[in-house]
Amino acid sequence: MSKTIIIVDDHKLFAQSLQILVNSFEGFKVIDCFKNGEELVKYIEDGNPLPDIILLDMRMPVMDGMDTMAWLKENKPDQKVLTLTVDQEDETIIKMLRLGCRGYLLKDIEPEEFEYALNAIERNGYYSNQTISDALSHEERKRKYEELTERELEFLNHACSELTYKQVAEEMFLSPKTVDNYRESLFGKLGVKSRVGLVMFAIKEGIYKI
Amino acid sequence: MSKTIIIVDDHKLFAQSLQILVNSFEGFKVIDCFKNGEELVKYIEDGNPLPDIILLDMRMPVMDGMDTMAWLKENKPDQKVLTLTVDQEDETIIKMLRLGCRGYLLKDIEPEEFEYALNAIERNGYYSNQTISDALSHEERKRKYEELTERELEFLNHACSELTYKQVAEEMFLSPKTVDNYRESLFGKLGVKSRVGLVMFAIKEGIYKI
DNA sequence: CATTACAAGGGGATAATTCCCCTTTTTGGC
DNA sequence: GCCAAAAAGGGGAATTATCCCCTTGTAATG
Repeated sequence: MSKTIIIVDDHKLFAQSLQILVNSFEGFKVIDCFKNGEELVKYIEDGNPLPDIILLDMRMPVMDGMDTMAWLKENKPDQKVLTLTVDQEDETIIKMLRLGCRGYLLKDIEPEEFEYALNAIERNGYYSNQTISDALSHEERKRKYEELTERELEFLNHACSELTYKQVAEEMFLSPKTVDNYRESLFGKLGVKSRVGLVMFAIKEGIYKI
Repeated sequence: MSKTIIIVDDHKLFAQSLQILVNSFEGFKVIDCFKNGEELVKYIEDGNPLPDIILLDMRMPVMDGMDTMAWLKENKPDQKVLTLTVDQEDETIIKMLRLGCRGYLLKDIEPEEFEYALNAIERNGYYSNQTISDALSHEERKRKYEELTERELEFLNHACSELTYKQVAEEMFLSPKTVDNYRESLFGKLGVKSRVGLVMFAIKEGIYKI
């Protein structure tokens, strides 16, 4: 028995070619296509059968991907959804994952990868890739970053230089021992274990501008 | 006696408003405007008087800023030229400076800064700013970068991690002492004096990808 | 063959960094 | 005023990083 798929995307051309592609995969069959979230919601509220997987576009008129995902989380929390989109905003990816989406693919992906994703969601319940990992690690870093105090950020900037900690202490009008504490405290908060780790974090988060 | 200026720019609107602006500065007067380098060359070859400063645009049809500057270097090497352009390519800036241009300004500059530049060129013979310094330091780094051996680049990548040099040595199948030599050698070549300096260099030059 | 350049390795010393555990002072609510 | 949290400072020890000066093998080059 084939797994059932519903496509929600306002780009007709894309939706139709996607349907053909999915139907060409062994074990998957598209049972319906909708132009936006509203049509999908109406379909579900009318008591029609849920698909195994919903392929959801982000940018749609009327009810976009985010709104649709929020509605599904509220009303059909177990519904498996694979987001298929053009935009690669870390924030967006994170929000969709929080709303329970099972995977996030950019539309320029290879068909093979797409097929793998569908199978992964069926087998394991979710699909992950580099895009998602990057978004997650960036999110993680950002969370840590937001927990830092003014003085810690100042120290972090000084650490991104060839000054010794003793010299950094002079710059910050602190005792070298206090600077030691900032370092150790940040090692803990940021999950790094060397000055190079601090530098990398600061650059990745844009705390230190190159 | 006012210093004379010639404008070479194919954008009529810009050239004309620039002319009005320059004439409003005390001590400067625009004596001619040309649409491209060819017109300027013809003007000079006809034996017309050279201006104190030429304001030169880069993007022009027929004979662009670079060609014009090359011609001037060959035929009028003492002619003072201030490049006024929209594009901020390090390579372009460097080439223009090598061809003897006395200053390089982006067109979105404030009139005050522009007036300062004209005066600086008259007084000191040249004008420098952040755009130019950035281009020069990037050029400098790139030059250094190109002198590095394969093994040094490999080491540089490892240095951009939280590994100790001892661990780096293991990764590279070298003795810790050899790694010491790579470090010291690079400190000298790159003009840095700490591991953080190495990391910064590697990131700025794209040797280590974040 | 001699020369030069470079990769690889090393001895030994000093300075910087990392680590753990502790005290005092300041500060911001309640 | 009191309490908790954050900022600031510290002792002492182990590990790393930095520095300078030196040797050997090897490959390239004139």
